[in-house]
Amino acid sequence: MPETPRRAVGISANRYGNRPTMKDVAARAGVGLKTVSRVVNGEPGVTPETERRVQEAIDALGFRRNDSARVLRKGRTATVGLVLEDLADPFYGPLSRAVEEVARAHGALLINGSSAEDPDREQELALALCARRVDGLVVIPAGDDHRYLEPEIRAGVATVFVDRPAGRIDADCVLSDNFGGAREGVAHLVAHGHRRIGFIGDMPRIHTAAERLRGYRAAMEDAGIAVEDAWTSLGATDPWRVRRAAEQMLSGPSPVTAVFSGNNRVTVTVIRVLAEQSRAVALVAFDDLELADLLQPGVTVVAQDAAAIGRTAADRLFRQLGGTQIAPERIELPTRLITRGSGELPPAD
Amino acid sequence: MPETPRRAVGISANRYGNRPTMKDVAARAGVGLKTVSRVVNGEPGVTPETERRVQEAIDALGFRRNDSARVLRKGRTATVGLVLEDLADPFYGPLSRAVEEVARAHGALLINGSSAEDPDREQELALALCARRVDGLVVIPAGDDHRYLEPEIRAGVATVFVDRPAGRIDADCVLSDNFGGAREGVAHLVAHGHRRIGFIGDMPRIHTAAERLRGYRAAMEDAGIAVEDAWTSLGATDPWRVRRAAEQMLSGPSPVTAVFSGNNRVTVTVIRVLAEQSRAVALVAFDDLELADLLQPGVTVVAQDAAAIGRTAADRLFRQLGGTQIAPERIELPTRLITRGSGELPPAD
DNA sequence: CTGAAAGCGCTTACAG
DNA sequence: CTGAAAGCGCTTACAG
Repeated sequence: MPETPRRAVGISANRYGNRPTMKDVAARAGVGLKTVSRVVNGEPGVTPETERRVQEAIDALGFRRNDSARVLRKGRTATVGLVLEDLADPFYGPLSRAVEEVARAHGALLINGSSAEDPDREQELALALCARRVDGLVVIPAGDDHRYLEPEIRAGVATVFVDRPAGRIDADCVLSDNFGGAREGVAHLVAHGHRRIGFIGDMPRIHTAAERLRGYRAAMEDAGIAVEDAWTSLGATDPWRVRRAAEQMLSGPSPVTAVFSGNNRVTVTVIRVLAEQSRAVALVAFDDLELADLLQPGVTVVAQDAAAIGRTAADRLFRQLGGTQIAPERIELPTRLITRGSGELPPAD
Repeated sequence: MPETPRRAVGISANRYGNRPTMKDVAARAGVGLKTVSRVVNGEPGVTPETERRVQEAIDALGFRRNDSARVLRKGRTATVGLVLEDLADPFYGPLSRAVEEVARAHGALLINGSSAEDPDREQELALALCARRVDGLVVIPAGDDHRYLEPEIRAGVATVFVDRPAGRIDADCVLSDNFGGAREGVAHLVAHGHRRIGFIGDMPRIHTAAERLRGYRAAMEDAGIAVEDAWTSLGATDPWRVRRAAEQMLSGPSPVTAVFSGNNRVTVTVIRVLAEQSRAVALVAFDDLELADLLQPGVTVVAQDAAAIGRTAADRLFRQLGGTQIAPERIELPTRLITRGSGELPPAD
């Protein structure tokens, strides 16, 4: 009776689809394991002849070093995690790309995850990344309590929060000047003669939404205008909710003559509603949009630089990983008012 | 003389910033390693009392399982890689998010990388992902030779190509019907009376660009129109190049009366150029744009469903990982013509 | 119900 | 210049 074959000859059986290992390469080249390791990692101290034999075995077997074993010994994974809200949102694409580029410059890869604005999912994702021992974590918070990350940070996971500050822990964060940007945008409308100005924003528990609302209120107060309740609306950014909010403040006995839109998703719907109005309504929008200058009128915006935010956060992350102890810092990046027409329309009445 | 302390008491020194391991938990709980493993993984066969003691030790030490060690034994990383062109491009955000969602449903995380349309960088990235032993790889090709992935695929890395087919290897791919979509779009212009129709596309070595040009030519031939050299322009999608191409075909003795734009980046510039023209020029554009319906006229587009493409590719990837042997397949997803005005303008002359 | 031993594929620290 | 042994933090396959 023939023996049952247990494994392919010369290749140790394993779960990576029968991949050759350094051991297989060593056996084939007739050298020790460490010599293979030296060749694979380009370490000195190998004769050209030995190196040639090892390289030949590597090529013949199609060997590729298993970095996940390497990582286990070395302790650093050269991987950073990015927890954001939704990769499909045009704001996060450039941000993510910027983080990726900085990571790449440091030889690291980027694991992306979307929280879908759900605090539980944010936590689940962030901790899953920590379990994979990412070296660092860039988090765009969905929740407002990040104490769950304390043990991880203490254990050495570099962490930077972006777009919104961390909740209940002291950590680096990189933000846009949401308050200042909104204040400037609303002041711009005031300067063009508006007094009844509406504000449509995201859910109030989101830091950026709250800050922008605060900027709106500050600008109104600066102008000595008492804000009526009907002028502000915060909530989900789905088209239905935003449309309803916009239509309400544009109707009634004393409708608003201008709208400040709190973010890019809100803006898209607001523009649609304004296009349906019989009279011209001024608009200044937080976040820039592609094609914003081609609409009629062009959309005046308070622009954030998503790439700069991502770059700044990633730089900060790798500085933490660089080993120098640095105290947590709050870095605020300026916004930029871009006038294109919609924010310079005079009041219709 | 006091002894030099070598390590913190009770915690084994290691490179993960002194993280507790299962061994530490076992020691503290006074149980064996395997019992800790059972509790951590929710395996049965542990008395409630033992479980409590272990859990207490876990909490006290702030233990979190090192998945990267786990992976080394189990053989699957529950990680998939996505190599795309540029995460900042609005086409890839939704695509990436869709891949992420499918991965998440299978308990896997997603590592993203941008090739920046550079074949060398694509290869470097894809192989780096393989070295980390991703279970599967979704690749949007930048290069046209993917034989470098053959050993990886043979070793069991599930692979699906997206948006463009693999070069020189037989592998799954998920594409839009670029040929059919472009042909339909151009036929639409012909149906509205145009005969001198320009085509501005991406670099000819990119599969989608070539296919869309082929669709353009087919539609023109269907209509019995001989295409003049001056009507087609392929190349980089930077604004300067596209502007120049558009202006050239719109000038001279017999300018085009309609333009077919080959992708979203081209379209952005073409719209700007057309807006500057004194006469109306018809436009049909490949790829939808966020505010396309709000421009005047609205932009008629041949839309791809980026999310559906990503979802289809990821489904296919996990089917490969499911173990059933399936022959490589080429899946082509239909495009959708959305008429909004710009494609229905009659010829200006 | 519980745990000691071996091993995943590498690197580290040594010794020759 | 080269390699055997130990170990990274887990899981697997057993044995009690």
